[in-house]
Amino acid sequence: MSVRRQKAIGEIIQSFRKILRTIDHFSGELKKQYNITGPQAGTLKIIAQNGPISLTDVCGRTFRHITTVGGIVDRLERDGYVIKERDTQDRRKVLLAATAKGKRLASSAPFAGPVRAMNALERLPTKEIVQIRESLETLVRILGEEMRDATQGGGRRGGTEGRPRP
Amino acid sequence: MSVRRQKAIGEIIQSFRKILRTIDHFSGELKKQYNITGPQAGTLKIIAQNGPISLTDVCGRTFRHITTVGGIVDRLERDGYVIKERDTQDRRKVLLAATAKGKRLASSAPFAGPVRAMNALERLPTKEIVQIRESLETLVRILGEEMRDATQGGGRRGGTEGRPRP
DNA sequence: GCCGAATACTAGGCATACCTATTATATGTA
DNA sequence: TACATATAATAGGTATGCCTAGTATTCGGC
Repeated sequence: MSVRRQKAIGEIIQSFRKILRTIDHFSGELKKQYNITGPQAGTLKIIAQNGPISLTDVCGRTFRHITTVGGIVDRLERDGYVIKERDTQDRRKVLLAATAKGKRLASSAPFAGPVRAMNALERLPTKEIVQIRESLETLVRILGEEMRDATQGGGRRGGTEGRPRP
Repeated sequence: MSVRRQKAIGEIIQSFRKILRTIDHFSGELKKQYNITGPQAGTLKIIAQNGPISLTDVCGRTFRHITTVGGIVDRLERDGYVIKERDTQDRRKVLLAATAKGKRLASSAPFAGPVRAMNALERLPTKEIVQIRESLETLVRILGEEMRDATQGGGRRGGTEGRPRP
């Protein structure tokens, strides 16, 4: 493996870290003006837009563990953006809904890191966007295989790939 | 903005999340066999390879905040992989060195998420690696601008861009 | 040498994130 | 119906990660 190649790969990994941190922890404007974090904003938006929705369903729309989403939702509830209510049909479920305050916040744009990221991506030509997406999908697949190969051996509760899927 | 375009961008962001999680929190083999996390493994390797090294210098090799690295190092010390010692030249500094146990662990490969990620990236043709790297660098730059535009207003202690640079 | 600025690190706090384990409820089957 | 299984959510624990503040030490200018 050439040094050039190795260096390029290292830089790719660093770029990933920087990009995700930037997207996820974008909180300047957001935190100052609304006192809400990026993940909270994204989660609130999902809840506001998808009416009464269960935690598992919210979880299915993010790539986070259900307990992580649970924590985010707890803080949204604590701050008065979301209310919880037991589902009368299936009493295991807790239905989440945005309060008036939450809806107001969810509809006030510009909002959330991913939106900012989209604005940034917007500036790239479509051809490059498609190229990046394809490359990343390849990476996701290959990384997934690599990790699975390395992690094999742990039953990991059932057949799911270790990630929550509703 | 076309729907196709929007969808592609959303998928890119999801890919970022998946990839970084996979890289950073790769811990199957690592955690089971060595009882050490990915970030700890990477940090230990830096310390083991770069002799007595200050926290700031370790920090400069990762893209993490200095307090984050401090925490990781504390746990490495707690678990007997690293020892701290005041620099006699500059008594503000704390020099970090790997213990025998730490060195043993640091040299035992295969090791750490980034290494795994490299293995995965290895499978891609060089042309594609270069392409991805260039695309990501563009993204990093554009995202940085976008965020800076949105976050302007906070003096943010001095002229550094809010990120620790040794 | 003295004093202010800069630097290296530490302390405490909070959010994110994931894991294991547990509880409550629903569902499928004997 | 009874019981095992599956599902939804919660509780508790730990690590990562960043921030603000504070302390100790060094450095630069006077």
